[in-house]
Amino acid sequence: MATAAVKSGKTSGQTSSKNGHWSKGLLASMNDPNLIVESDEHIVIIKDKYPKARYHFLILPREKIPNLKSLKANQVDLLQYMDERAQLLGARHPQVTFRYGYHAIPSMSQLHLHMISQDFDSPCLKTKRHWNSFNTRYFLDSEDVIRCLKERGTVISMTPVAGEKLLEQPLRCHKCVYAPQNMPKLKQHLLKHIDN
DNA sequence: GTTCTAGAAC
DNA sequence: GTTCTAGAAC
Repeated sequence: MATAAVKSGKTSGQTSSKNGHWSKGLLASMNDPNLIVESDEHIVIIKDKYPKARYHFLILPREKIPNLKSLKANQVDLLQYMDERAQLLGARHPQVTFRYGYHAIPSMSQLHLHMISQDFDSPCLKTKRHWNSFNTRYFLDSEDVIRCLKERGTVISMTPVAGEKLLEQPLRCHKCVYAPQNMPKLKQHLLKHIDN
């Protein structure tokens, strides 16, 4: 029944029925030719399916690594390689400013390094949680994660409570003191920081 | 992670 | 009345 299917979110385009639970979606995207930007034996770089800025890519290791917490000291080299590949891709867009980093508590399985342009100009950027996930300490810079793993042999994890606190923080422009009341106001304001 | 939408906020 | 956010999704 079409109506029931729509309500329960299990229509054709959804990944849930064919590809398993949504939280495994990245593993499917790693094999989607439409999303793959480049790849080699160690990593795959894909376009984020719902980009939160004009440029938003994910660098994923081929090796199955669920999250930051599962990282071991001997995987520093892999993390460094992911960072290096990301920065090489970034260098192809010399006019664009990127940040490279990890979400402290990602929703989707398989470790993924975000590289996202700092315009944050995208229709997929909709919620406070979206914004705060890239613009509070919830976003862990790649270099800091690498340093932590190198120095301590493990990545210091954020508690879910601490994560939620950051995601619910009041909105605040990443380039100036503007503290908008809601997302539409922030999105309109962000355009002023873009010189195109 | 997104979609949908009820009801809060304006 | 319209805009906007936040919680359920079996």
